[in-house]
Amino acid sequence: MRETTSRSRKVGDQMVEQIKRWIIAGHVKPGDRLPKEAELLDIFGLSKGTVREALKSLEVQGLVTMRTGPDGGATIAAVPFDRTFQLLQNFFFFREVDLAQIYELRRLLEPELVAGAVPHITEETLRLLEASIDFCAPAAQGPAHALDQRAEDLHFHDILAEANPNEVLRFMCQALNEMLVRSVRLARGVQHDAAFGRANVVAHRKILEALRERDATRARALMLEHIIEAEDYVKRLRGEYLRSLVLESDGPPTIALTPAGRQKAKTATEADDAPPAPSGTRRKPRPT
Amino acid sequence: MRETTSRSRKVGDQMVEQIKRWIIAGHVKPGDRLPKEAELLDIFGLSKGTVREALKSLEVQGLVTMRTGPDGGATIAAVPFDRTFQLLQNFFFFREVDLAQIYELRRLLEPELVAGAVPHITEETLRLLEASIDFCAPAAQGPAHALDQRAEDLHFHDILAEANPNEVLRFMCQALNEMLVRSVRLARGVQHDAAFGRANVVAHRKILEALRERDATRARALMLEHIIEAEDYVKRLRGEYLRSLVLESDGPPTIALTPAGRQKAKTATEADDAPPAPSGTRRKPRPT
DNA sequence: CAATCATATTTATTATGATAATTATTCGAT
DNA sequence: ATCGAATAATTATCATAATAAATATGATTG
Repeated sequence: MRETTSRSRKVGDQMVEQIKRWIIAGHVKPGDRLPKEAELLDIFGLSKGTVREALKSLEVQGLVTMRTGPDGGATIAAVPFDRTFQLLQNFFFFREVDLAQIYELRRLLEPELVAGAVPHITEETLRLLEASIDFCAPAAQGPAHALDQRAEDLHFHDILAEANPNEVLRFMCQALNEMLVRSVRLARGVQHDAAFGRANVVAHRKILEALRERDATRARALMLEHIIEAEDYVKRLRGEYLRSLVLESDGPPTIALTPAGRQKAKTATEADDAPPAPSGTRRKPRPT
Repeated sequence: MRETTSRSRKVGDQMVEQIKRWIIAGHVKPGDRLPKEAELLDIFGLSKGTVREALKSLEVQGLVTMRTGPDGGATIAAVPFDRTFQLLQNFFFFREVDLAQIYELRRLLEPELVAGAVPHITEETLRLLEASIDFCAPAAQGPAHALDQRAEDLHFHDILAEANPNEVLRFMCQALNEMLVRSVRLARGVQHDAAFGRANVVAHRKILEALRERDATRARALMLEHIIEAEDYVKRLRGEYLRSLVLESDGPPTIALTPAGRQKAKTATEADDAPPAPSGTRRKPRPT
């Protein structure tokens, strides 16, 4: 009886697949808009809740963005990097990832990244790289500034990644950089070595020079040296895991839950833990 | 007035974040169960539809799995590889990725992957690798069998990845392999070179031998050679892009949509295209 | 007593309609 | 012409009920 569409048993998921097929077939491209909610109800013959769930799925996957208001609705989007990174971070959250592993990857990828970027370096790229170095060059004025400089150090590599035409390599390097940026943010209060910053500036300057001369081989060698040096610094500073899910808001938890009251969440200053019902225990049945 | 929780405007997303915080804080771990739907309504003070959307979001992200029936509900899950790969594939769909780019990455990563795996190779691993080679060794009996052998060639590398303790490297290599497997599947009908399969078997045998002797350096060198050789073969065979969103079902489209009828979708044998309302056009309003 | 089928119960999913919130557009006043 | 308020279009949320799925339980039968 239920065999008409045995594929994915949930109708909403089938709708998601169908829309994906539209995208694959080229019927809709980024920037195009899906029919509005009411029309989707008719087209798919599903209820509002189901359609809404399907749209939510597409939104979470980064394939559409939703807007309210007139002319609102679902717009097809090229999946943005941030969204993909978030989902990747979800994956790594449950696995043991440490800085050594990330640097092992960077050691393999970054040299090739810069070498492959050389033919595509523009004057604009060189300007951006120089600006990045300039930001990191002066001695840090306070710990917050030092952290900003560390983040900018990593941004230097992002700029390089942009210049490399290999989309996969680019994504991987940027993802690694983003992981490191977040580990820097999480490391507030950790003592940062001023010598580390200076070493980065020196290394980046050398790399920039090689880029100006369009010397891919030298750029690759310098980058390898740079990563190995940075790896050494970072390993000495701190070796802890970096484990976090990506939240939209980085700030402290804001919602204190009132487990039974059916009243709006309110701001909390001290604790966020509204631990869920311990699995296995039974709560008292609520009255009908 | 709406400033109590100005973070992410949508309350459903706030609920998702809150549950992520539970996970981060260690209040819930994979295998634990979330309170059932009715309880979540009370806990968060939200309506059913909103809670349902939030759970859908978590499900799409791979953080929970949903089950029906008594004792059903949402179970926290370690995000599985397949889910993450799907989302990664969404990202690359909108970007120009070709086989050359993937092989450039493999050339960098696979040698290190096998070298790093050497200390962790068990007898069981060796057995699995040998079985994989044995499957690919005999001459292919028909084109379907040849494709299966190509997929198994890649599985050889997956087995190696399993033995490497670097989770990030592992993920990247497996993702690359999975992309190639899919490109093989998409390439039905393409002429496959029997010599390619034989060369793979030879290379895999050599690598296996180095692994038995726990010779990381030789394994690395052999792998590099192997990837370069494979890259050559593949480049000559076909250079097309591999572009596809990952669908739950790989089969042909099954749902023909009845745009206005508000009747259940039914199986279609010929065509899937129910192109969405061209953006901008107006459909006739449906009767209330 | 064991196995099997029917039935009840719990939960998930779908369905429908109403209300609130959000935003582009339009119109009016300065 | 510019700014701002009213308006209209559309999604977001809420509420409730009906339907379907899954499992445990108990009756029935060999």
